[in-house]
Amino acid sequence: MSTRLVSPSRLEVGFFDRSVHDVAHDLIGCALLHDGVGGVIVEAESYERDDPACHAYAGLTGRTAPLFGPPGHAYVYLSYGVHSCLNFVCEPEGEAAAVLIRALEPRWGVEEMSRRRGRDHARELCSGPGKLTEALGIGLQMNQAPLAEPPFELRDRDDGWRDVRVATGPRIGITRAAELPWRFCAAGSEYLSRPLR
DNA sequence: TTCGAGATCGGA
DNA sequence: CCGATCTCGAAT
Repeated sequence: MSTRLVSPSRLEVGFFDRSVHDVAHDLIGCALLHDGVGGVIVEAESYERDDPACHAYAGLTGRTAPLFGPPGHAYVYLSYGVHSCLNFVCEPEGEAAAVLIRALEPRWGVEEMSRRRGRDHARELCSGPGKLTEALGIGLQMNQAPLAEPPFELRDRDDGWRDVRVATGPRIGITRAAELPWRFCAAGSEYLSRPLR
């Protein structure tokens, strides 16, 4: 594992000089927090520019501009006009590749997450891209925010996660390029948006 | 994508 | 019968 997420400088290098797919793979098991609330990333998907399922495929627009911006920053978009989805911009500026964060294992600020989500069971807090942004209080206001600086915090894998097994499968909820195995999950996790199959 | 209402399923 | 599972529409 060589994601190097801890210090800001190494964070930028990690997002900049590795393929978006490698970054998505290595983000599994790393911690994501927003204002001290968060958990361990257990599910993520990678999207590259020449990818019909990537927002950047249609080109540079007002909405997709953050995707074409510097790596190591957030791209937050509104899904179905209701849910915010959090992506990590990757690869050199202009490549417009990104990792969609799809599920966390809740760990820090669980009470706060339960309050925001309006439900008690841990498995219902962050098991989906729209659920985890609600649980962490992430909305469009965080679009283009740097991931290495507060209120965001990223931590490399710690003790329980150093040798997590990462399983892959088809991405969820897309119609084009649906066969590509660019969904990355912590094998056996009970906090996925859906089973890996 | 998520939620919940209503229908349907399936074990007992 | 009752809970579990599924389908469907609505939120923008």
